[in-house]
Amino acid sequence: MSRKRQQQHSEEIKSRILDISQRIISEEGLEALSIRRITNEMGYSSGSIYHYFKSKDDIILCILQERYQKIINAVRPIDTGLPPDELIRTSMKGYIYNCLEWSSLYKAMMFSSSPQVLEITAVLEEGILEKRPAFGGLIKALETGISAGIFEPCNTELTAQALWSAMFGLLSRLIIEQTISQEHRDNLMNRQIDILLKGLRP
Amino acid sequence: MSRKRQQQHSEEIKSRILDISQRIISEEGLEALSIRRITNEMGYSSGSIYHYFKSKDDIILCILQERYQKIINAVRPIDTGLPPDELIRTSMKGYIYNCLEWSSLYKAMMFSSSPQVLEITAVLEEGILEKRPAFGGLIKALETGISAGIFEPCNTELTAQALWSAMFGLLSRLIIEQTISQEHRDNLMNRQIDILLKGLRP
Amino acid sequence: MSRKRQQQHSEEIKSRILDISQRIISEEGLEALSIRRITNEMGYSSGSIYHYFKSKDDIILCILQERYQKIINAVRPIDTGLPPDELIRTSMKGYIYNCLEWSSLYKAMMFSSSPQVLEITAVLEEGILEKRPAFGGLIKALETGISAGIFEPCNTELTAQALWSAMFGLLSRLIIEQTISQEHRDNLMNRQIDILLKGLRP
Amino acid sequence: MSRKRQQQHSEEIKSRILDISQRIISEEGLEALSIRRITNEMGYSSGSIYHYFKSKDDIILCILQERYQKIINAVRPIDTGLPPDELIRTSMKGYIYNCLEWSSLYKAMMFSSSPQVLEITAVLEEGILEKRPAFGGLIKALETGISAGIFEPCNTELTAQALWSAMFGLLSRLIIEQTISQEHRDNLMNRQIDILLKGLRP
DNA sequence: CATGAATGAGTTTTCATTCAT
DNA sequence: AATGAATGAAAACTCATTCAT
Repeated sequence: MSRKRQQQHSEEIKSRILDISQRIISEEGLEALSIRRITNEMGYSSGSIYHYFKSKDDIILCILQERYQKIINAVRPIDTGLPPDELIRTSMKGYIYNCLEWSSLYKAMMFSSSPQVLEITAVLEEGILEKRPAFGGLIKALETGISAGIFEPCNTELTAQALWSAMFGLLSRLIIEQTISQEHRDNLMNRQIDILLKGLRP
Repeated sequence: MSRKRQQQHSEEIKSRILDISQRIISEEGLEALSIRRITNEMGYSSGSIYHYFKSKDDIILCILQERYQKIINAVRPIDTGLPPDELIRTSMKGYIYNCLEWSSLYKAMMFSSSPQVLEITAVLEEGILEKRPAFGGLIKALETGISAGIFEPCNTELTAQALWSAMFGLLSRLIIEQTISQEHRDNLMNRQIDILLKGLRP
Repeated sequence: MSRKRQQQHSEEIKSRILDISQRIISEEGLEALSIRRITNEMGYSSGSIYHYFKSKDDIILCILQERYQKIINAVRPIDTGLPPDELIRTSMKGYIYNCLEWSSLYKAMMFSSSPQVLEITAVLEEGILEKRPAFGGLIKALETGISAGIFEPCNTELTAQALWSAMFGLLSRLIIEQTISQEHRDNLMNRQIDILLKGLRP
Repeated sequence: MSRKRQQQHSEEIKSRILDISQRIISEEGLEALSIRRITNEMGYSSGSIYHYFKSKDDIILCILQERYQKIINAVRPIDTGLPPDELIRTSMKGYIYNCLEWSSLYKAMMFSSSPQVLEITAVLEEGILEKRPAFGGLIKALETGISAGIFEPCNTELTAQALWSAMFGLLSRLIIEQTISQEHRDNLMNRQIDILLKGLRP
């Protein structure tokens, strides 16, 4: 009983640390994150954090892994019976909208060149499809489209990377520039996706 | 007279400070920039920098403003006689290659959400064509292509933003992921541009 | 009954703490010893150690007292039938070899000026022969040698201290300098003992 | 003028830092030395020290080099026309007396296994005579003695190391045990040197 | 008896900035 | 105009010890 409770308590505090850290990153960026900030906001002494995480990097990694997964996963349920081009359009828009809601965290994550982070985020390597299940959907949609004669046959991995990068570029600018109106956002997304999808046709 | 000379001297030193700072950023990233580093490399003492710039941020801002223009301008001479699609392909590849050589500086600049930096770097706003002469080339190429029947008629500003964002996405990932081979780089660029250009056709 | 058992149990744990601590000191030096290390290796929590020892210093003291005896005792069996000069040579070399194997612990012990440690390690005081049974062997060998006419008559305690200090000096340097080759070690030992023994002759 | 003065001022402060550090080491040992302690005692802020030394290790190294040289050099002027055995006796006693006056610093220095310190203090390596000019005197005395027929021919380097180590052992114990009376000290020194010198005879 | 959370003072180092000279 | 000494706050991390449970 008491053990369970303690462990539960411990998990709660870990969670609180991650929450606070994530909030700081989201609001002020990765550079603003410091042990002192975290513990101050918790009302703890600075050393205490090392009961729960063995280093600052450990905390960051945890956030980037755990929280990033949440962001990414939130995007998934797109699929179903849509034709492949509609599926790509819908999932791209879904991805962008979703990530815009976590923009600072997404930025901290996707703009990092740290090896540990790249372990999770890199997409341009060759043979990446095995490592990024999230890419699977895109590649499958391409293959389906090719089989159905909607898309021209091509190197699907390379094509998926080119498409994803294009979308990533737009999303990044939307995050960085901040002040783009809802309407213009939609126009940009639709226009870009139009071009991309048309570019895939036979 | 002597005043003029003094001012000139002062400008020269400011310029040297910016040169050195830019080199440090380019070679080792923004985090590696410190007042001590700069003044050491100049053979000056640390305090002296404050005669020329009122803060470190001031220096960074200056670099990002002034030097960025140099990078961007370096890309321009995309010559003319080419057909519009080839012109777009060539200038996009030229832009990417050029910026990859200044990747740290480009990254510092383009990933910044500081209003002062955005003043220079923002591209998604509506009506941006007036503010960004660099965009002029892209829009002109689009218009030429449309007139020539190579491209489908469209909102050229919106289209230019969509195209540029796509390219920016690929460039960003290449900068962030760092380890992509020359060959794969080229494949990715070509594939993306293929898709984009094909997507513009009537 | 149960009390006895508890006490016994307590003694066992104390012993385990000392074992582990000694191993850490031996392998990585006194500075590497920390409460966390000890308790981690025991599978206990950090606080629990304070049931058995009242402070870290207490643990160190205990080790230095108890374990040092083991090291010293391990050297004793220098057998007897040998002529006194050979006996001195053999036991000195034995002592050095033995202590080199426990160098960190030996160093921690013998280089300490703490009164509690000196209680055990001091050798230069006058009248030390009564307190240090280990010295008895050396003094006895001297006396035997003097009776046999091999050594010149002398103040045996003073002589034993002079001899032991010489050996201690060589041993200390071997421990401190660490990188001396096996061969050179032996040469140094033999040369020093040669000089010392020759210096005792009539 | 002002420049000279400033430089002088700087040297004075460096000197003050070294003085204070050396005092702390002497009084409480090397482990007690911390940047905070030094700067607190100077009435400075902790960062200030980095104007004068680039790291804590730098400070320690400076003390150990500069101050150690002072200790060692203070011992030199022994020589002159004495016969080699008397010369050895006198210089050994001189060395011991001198070092006893700087006992804590000597201890910190000679008991350290840090590579940087050993660079200065190691004596047992083969071929050490070239690196330690201080050893030159001892070896020269041995050679003179051998030529004069006072000492038996031998490997002079090895012999010098054996002799020095013996003396070092006695000196170390005198430093560590602290409470040995002046009279007993002299007896120990004389007895050890008697044995050593007699041990060198043909 | 044992836990493990929490503390608080400690460690070295970095750095932008100020200011008297 | 230039120096360079000095600051003070910040950084991450360590560790012996205490104490409620």
